[in-house]
Amino acid sequence: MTQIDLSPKSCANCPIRPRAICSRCTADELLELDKIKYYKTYPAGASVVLMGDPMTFVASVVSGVATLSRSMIDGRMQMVGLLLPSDFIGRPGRDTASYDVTAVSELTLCHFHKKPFEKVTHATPHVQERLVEIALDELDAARDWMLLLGRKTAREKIASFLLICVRRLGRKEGEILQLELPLTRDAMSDYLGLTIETVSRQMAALKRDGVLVLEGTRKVTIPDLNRLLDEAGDDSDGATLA
Amino acid sequence: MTQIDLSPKSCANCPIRPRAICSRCTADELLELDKIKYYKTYPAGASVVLMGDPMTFVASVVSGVATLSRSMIDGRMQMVGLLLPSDFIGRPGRDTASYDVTAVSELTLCHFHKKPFEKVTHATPHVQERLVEIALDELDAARDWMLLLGRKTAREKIASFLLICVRRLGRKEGEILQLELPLTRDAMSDYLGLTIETVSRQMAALKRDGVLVLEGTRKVTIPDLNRLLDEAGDDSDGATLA
DNA sequence: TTGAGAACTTGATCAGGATCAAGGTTTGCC
DNA sequence: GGCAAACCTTGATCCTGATCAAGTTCTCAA
Repeated sequence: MTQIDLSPKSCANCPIRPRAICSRCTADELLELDKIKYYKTYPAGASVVLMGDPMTFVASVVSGVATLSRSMIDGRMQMVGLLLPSDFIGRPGRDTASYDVTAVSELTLCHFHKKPFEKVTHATPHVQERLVEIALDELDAARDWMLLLGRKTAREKIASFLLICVRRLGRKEGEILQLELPLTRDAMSDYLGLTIETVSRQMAALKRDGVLVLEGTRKVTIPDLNRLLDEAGDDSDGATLA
Repeated sequence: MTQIDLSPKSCANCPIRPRAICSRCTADELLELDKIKYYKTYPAGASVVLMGDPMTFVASVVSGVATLSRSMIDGRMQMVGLLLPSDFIGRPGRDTASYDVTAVSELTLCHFHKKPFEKVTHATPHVQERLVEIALDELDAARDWMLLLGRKTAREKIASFLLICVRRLGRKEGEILQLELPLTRDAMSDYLGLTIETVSRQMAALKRDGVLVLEGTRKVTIPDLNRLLDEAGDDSDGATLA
């Protein structure tokens, strides 16, 4: 809830992902966006919005992890998206949420009131273009996930998830990759369309087979990325690691 | 491949879905789009584009049915979208296809060369806005499908699919709903993340239980929409039937 | 009208993952 | 340091949907 650094530079975390667009924003535009933004922090487990709620803001993740999920009346649920720092939350042009957004760890968002935000973006075609691009990126990710949910085995699902985490969160320590899983086993099962028991068993199996090394329950080391790529079944070119 | 009706009105099937935008397009804009469009017909089973192909056009479906799909090297595949008349194909701002597009029945598309199309849309903010909207609609649909693929039973999947077909293709004949299924059992299985045998068995079960009446293999009658809604598990407000 | 191929159905069996049920570890708070 | 709650693992069993294997029904062209 603290207001920090209102200079144009701070737009590094504006809802339009940093590099791609801020390079094309004029100083005036950045200032305009800065005027209408505010930061807000949610504790782990907090609900950011519920499906059907009016959406009065758009936002980008500054730090922490959030999830998007849909659920059925009987309680079954499916995570439909994972939000990591720099990711965008919101639906320009829409006014109700169509999924639940939940903070998984402590979460800080950079909010923008929707109305003024839309007034700004309205006037700037390159921001509109960027919004199309963001939506198409998410669409691609969603469709990849459909392949995973519909056709992959439990082991492949776990491997694919690890691959995503490696791409976004992995650090190279010498020759090997390390990362901290952003989700509990329970949240992983919601994301992968599995049960927590299956997640646990498959993690154990991958460990047994030397695909990964576990330290505690969240710290993972990947000794051989190609091995993991194989296990994931397909998943395009994971070779392009950040 | 036949050129038809170049008057502004013919934009009824321009890649921007009819009602929502054409009402806001000026006659000049429509004419501009008309100049760069051409029609093309594909036989049933034909491939429109393959994943990875350069995408030199955008298009909208004039008649017929097409599918979007992704597949794994070992042949497993998952349909990630169903394209019916008025649906949009293409990725403004992207230049390679990220799924296969296949004609399921004889298919006629209204194509626009991408470069000139982008030149036109570039200059018109309301078209850009409409593109964001289209992308968000597809994203919502994709995420609904993720819930289906990850958490629904075979029977619920079939019921959900029928519901979608009813919404887009159903005709009310007196008090009951009729429709012609746009897909073979085989394509349905690809869409629902099932096998063809399971699709066949669950269709038989729904028929046995009086949820639907089959005439031949593609003609379906739904005697009670609420019954179908229940079977689909959740699926928001299917009450809003066209 | 007939025949071939595609599309669909039905049955028997199998297996991957769900479910049920303990028990073990971490984490954080007093 | 001790305790409770959350988180995770492991085992036994079950069940849904996959797989394998015939058949049957459409469709359409000769």
